[in-house]
Amino acid sequence: MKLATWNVNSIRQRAEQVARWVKRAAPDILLLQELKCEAAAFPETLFAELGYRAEIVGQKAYNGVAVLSRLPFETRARALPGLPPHDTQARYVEIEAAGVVVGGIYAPNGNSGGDDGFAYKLAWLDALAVHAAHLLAADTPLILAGDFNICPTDADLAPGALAPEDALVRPESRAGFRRLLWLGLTDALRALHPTERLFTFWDYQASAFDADRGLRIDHVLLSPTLAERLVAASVERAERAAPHPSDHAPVVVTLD
DNA sequence: ATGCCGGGTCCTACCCGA
Repeated sequence: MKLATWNVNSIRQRAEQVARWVKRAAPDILLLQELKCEAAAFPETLFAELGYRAEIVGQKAYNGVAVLSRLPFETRARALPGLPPHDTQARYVEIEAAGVVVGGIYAPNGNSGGDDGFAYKLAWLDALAVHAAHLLAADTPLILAGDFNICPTDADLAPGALAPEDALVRPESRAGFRRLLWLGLTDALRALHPTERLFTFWDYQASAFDADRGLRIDHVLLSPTLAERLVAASVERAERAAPHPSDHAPVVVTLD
């Protein structure tokens, strides 16, 4: 199984690039984040023509996640279980394909909205950990992948790229990420590239990409039996170098 | 340390991203 995740920063702006990449890379499953549109505006037929069925959790202007799969799948959830019902932010979609539960993640950034905004980020991560714990307790083969908006360690950002009080590196955010690892999930990129300088996001400003001043905030987490099958994990930097790119590059994982 | 970039929308000044 080849699985990829990509924060596209507007699927309407990125449709042609994503379709070209899908054609070339041929992932079995592609998780998308920051669609920035409602489901009706998602370019569904473009991907149907390439053999992919979509599950779209859209939202006007902000957020928005989707799964594209060329494997048959069933949808299990269109919101993160455990969040209050009045929370309508489109940040989670969960499917089951080939016996594997796949959760597509767009975790809150946590820098806007002051204390409430950061508290929302932590509450969201807490709900994610509780949900993951339930699935893992039942030995469910599980992949949680997407934009977690967390640099797990100081090795996961260019020196000085963020202030110490930034929500992406705050100790509470990093503890939220470690909690997922303590549940038994494996960070696929770091498992195969323990010391490499690896980023998945580069700011549009100040030539951040050319200077390789990036962040590693997009992650693929694998449950134990799937981690045993991990054979490759990479960042598709060429997509960040393309004309009019997203500020994120795809992360791709291959399981035997 | 930042909103210089780039997306969105109440169409245009402002919000949000990381």
